Amino acid sequence: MMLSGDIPPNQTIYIKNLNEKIKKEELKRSLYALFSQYGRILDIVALKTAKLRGQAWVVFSEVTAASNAVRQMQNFPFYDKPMRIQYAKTKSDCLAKADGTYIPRDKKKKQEEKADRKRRGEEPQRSATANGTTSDVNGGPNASFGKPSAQESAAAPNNILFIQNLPHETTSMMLQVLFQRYPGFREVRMIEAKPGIAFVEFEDDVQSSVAMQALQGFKITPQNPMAITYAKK
DNA sequence: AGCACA
Repeated sequence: MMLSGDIPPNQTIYIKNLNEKIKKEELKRSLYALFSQYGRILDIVALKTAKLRGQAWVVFSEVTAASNAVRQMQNFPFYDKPMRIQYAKTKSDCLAKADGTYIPRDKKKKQEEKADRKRRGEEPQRSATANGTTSDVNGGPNASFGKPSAQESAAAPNNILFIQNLPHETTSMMLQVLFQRYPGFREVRMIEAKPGIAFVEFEDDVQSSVAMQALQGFKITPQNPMAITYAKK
């Protein structure tokens, strides 16, 4: 059964019904945070033009990651709007570039690359671009553990988690998006005067522990593995 | 609703 609107599986997912008020950079960061749990993200494309606002493309390194994302994040409430997710209709440029199959489209006519005449053995030159992958590296589903810095793991379990090493631009919405999938999630609290940290509350300390294990070391950006400990009582 | 690659 092909519920995804009859579009065949693709490494790239197409998301629509996104909140158009969110600035492009924040949107990309949040999408990255949200979707990197399904696998390695190679690129995210979002434009704010009249035609393209409210939509985004997330390029995964594996089709299976895209499939899981399409299924599991379907209708996920994101900035107060349910995401509508499909497979992308075409192959992303960043993948074609990695392939060596990338053919630059001419700026004039946007849509005349249907003509794939087999004119002799005219292969695209797989030269410089073949290695031009910009694969940002996140850890994937169970990312590398960046162990908490100074004070260690020996804090008593608590239903409240203490998150450190967040990028300063992190918003509580971004964290909510990450943590709310874990049972018992209550709320995220951030302190304006203290960027880079947050508190995330669960109903009990078993549930908070599950979330901590799952998201320990999670990278919102490649430079920012989350350091999660129990909050002090 | 809207499928791009600034």
